Amino acid sequence: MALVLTNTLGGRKEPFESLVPGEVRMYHCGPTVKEHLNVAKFRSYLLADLLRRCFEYAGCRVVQVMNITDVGQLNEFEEDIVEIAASRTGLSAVELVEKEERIFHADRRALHIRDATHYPRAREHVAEMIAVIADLEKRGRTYEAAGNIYFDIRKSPRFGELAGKPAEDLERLLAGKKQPPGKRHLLDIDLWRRDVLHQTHWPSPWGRGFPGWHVECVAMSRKYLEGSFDIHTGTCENVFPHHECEIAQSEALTGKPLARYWLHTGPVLVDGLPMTRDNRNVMTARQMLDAGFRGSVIRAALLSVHHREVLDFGEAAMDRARPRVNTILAFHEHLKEATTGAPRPELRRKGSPAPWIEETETRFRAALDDDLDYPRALEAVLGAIGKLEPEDIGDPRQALEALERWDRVLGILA
RNA sequence: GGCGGCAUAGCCAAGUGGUAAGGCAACGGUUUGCAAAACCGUCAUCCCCGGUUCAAAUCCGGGUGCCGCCUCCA
Repeated sequence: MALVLTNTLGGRKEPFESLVPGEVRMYHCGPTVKEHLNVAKFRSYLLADLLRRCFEYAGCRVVQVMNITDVGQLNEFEEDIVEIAASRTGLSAVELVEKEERIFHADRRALHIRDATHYPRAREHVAEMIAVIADLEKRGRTYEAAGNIYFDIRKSPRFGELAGKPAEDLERLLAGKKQPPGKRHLLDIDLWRRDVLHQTHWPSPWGRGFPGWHVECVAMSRKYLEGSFDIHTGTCENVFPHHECEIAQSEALTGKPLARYWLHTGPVLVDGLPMTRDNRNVMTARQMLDAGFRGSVIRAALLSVHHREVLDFGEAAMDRARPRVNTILAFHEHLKEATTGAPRPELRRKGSPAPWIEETETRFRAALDDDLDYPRALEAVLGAIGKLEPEDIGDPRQALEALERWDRVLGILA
């Protein structure tokens, strides 16, 4: 495997090499289960799934951790975002996150996203988060102000490296923003918020309250991946502040790089417009499934351009993806029919695969090795099927085997 | 303002130094009782200007346009 990946940290393509030979360990930013997840989020989960499938295709062992955020966070008005969402539905915060977590798993299975190794829930890891904060405190990286605990960003000189922005730039941009009383520096990170007014709070050495925005992923990757791993993924919107803050905290803890490679999915538009609440064009996977679109078609549409590029999603994207999926399904059906019943004697002996299979395999692997180019890999298979004359198929069992092997990465059949 | 991405026909799009895939649409034709379908055919000096090279959509520099991010999102 000669895989090359574009690393957001540095912005270049780099040859991939895992920390432990033959094993790849990854952390994926997962859903906040307060509402149905939009397709941009699913795009990043599909990137995680694609990585996993590619590594397994290459024979590597894979460990995947995807967090489930089910702890209330505060918005700029000091309101708990989970509680706000819950209040609109008449459910309690806990009932809401349990329901939405079930929906998340159902939807991701519909898109043929395989089960990660671990789906840690933030709510069940508050003790680990408190341990992280205590550790940071012991190392002199925190301070207290008005009862809250903050991470002191000035002791992290590399802050801003992932986003490619010097810390001074970030500061300047935030200059106008309202700050909680006592917070020393604009970029300082919330670690523990003392608060008993909201539905969810826990006891801690700093009083009852709840953990800050970014400490959750730090604690969970530390627990399941021992603080240093191969690949961290998310959407482009996670780069700053979330991933930047994760790096600062984790590296303050271990002195080692948190992840060697950072991969992010590009922005999603809907019919040419940014998918935002203001544009009223947010599309969720649930909506699409309810509207009768097949999961495999939604999957193909979300993977129809390279993961770093802008994706223009919408009906047109679905219309383009549908015939591609159908081509794969129809060819698969055709091969299954050709291989059922008594094996024909002339096919019993396995020779070397038909030339088209080897050619396609080569193009398929080259595409994936080149920064996980799923569209090109799919095109290699579709192009081969399209040009194939019946007499060139060769042993249909070998063709079936090849198609199902490619689909272990493509995920259209399963 | 800072940082990043993209630019190939009416639309979608392949292309990773060697005379520009494919699909949709359109147009012409064959077939057809009409229509549809099917089949055949037609349809691009690759955003602009410079540079490197025997050779550039492809590499380099500059420009233009569009898009994204910059504390609701984890």
